[in-house]
Amino acid sequence: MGTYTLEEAFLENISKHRAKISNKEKYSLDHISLPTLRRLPYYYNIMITFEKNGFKYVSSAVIAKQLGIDDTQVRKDIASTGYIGKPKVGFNTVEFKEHLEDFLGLKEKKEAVLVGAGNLGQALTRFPGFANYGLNISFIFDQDPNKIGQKVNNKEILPMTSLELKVKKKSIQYAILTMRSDEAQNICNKLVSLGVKAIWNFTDSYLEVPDDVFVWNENLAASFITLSHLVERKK
Amino acid sequence: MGTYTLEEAFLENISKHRAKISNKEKYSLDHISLPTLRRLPYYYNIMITFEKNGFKYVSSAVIAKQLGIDDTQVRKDIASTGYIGKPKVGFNTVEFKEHLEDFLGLKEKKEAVLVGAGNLGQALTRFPGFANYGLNISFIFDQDPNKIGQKVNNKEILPMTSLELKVKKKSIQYAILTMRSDEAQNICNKLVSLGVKAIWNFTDSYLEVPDDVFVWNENLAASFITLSHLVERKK
DNA sequence: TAGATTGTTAATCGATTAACAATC
DNA sequence: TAGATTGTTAATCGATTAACAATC
Repeated sequence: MGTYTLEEAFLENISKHRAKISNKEKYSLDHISLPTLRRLPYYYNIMITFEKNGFKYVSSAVIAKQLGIDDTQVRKDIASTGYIGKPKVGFNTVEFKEHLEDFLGLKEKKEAVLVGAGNLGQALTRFPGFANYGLNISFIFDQDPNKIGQKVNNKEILPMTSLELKVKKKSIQYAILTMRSDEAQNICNKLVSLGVKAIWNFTDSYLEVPDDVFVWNENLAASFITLSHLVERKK
Repeated sequence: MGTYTLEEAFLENISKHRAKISNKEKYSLDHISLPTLRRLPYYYNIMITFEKNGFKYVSSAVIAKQLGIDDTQVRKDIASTGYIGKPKVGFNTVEFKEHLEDFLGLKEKKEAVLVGAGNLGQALTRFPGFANYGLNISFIFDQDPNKIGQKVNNKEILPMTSLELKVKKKSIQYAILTMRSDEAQNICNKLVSLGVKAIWNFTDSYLEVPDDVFVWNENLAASFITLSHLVERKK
């Protein structure tokens, strides 16, 4: 009994409504499944590649072979975005590409703040691919006084004290967390209180957020563990 | 084969595990799944946290609440690693932590090469968390002559021409790809021919590999697209 | 013991794959 | 048209959740 109540008390202090590991529950309102959604960027890349190589149409069988999945899966995925192919011909590369840009919102600008200007944070700030998908890291924050004022990709590293002003002023919805794990929940709370709706979490901390906020966990160490386990056990 | 090489791997994992724990319940490792495997690192973190805070046992209900999943799920996951809890008490934090270290191979050293010493590659090379899980990035390669000889985290950036020698000499099994996407398949082929068995792919290229090679796709742009789509659609 | 918690079978839910009709 | 390919329903597979017996 003692152990149980202590555990519960401890838990209450650090967590109430944890984000789901799979993120599944949050997405259940959408008619598109998470596995499908995660495949869509790959379809997008394939359309670009085939278009570049002069193909006007691509069949579900060809896409399926590229990705090592079933061709029925491909047709269902595409149908779930609302795009319609041409029987006997396939899917129009340019049309479907543009449809995906629209469906995924790739052409809409997304302003984000990044907290934690360490190695990973700086690398993400400089990552060239994000701009293609509308992501703009507008402000970078760090709590280390020695870093304040330094520039990363032409953006000045700001002190945490200016977080509130910047996020509110620009009504920023996206935050990228690359700071130390033990500070993650506090910063997350602050960001949520300022109106942030999406947290891309690179720390290995589990974050408590309200139901209307999304957390996407990008736990690199956990990914490596999964990969290495598979390899080691196969030997 | 790409992502699906991971799933296919389970079939072979099963026989390996079965031999190791054949004296235990049949139920244990026959049903280990990718979703379960991906949750295990989180259980590991929770065990560490609770141990640090003086708890000798944790119940599946507490773990489940932490992660926002069902407590039956937790018990099934734990059973699938072969660890056995104590009815009426819970799971021993230290024991289960050590069991996971063993099961996941966290204490085994894994030597890796990293190809592409750009911002992301350098950040990963300096990432402090990996060492905790046995990952050591032994060599860094880049094809830019201006980068050759520079040091990242005390490791010299080597030319691509020395890839063969280094990988073969140390029988390196792991490769981390952070170079430009359009070179990824070529480098991948080269690495596979040199004996690499695991590819941690940070490019947005979809890689074809033989059945005995694992590819783990860490496509950050695709992850962001997924996240942003969910946020935009929820508005 | 009584009661809390694990371990396990059964039921449900959801994603993938198979089959085939619809289409041009 | 004939044949290729899409769109969609049905079947299968697998993961999650519910229920409850086993345990200490």
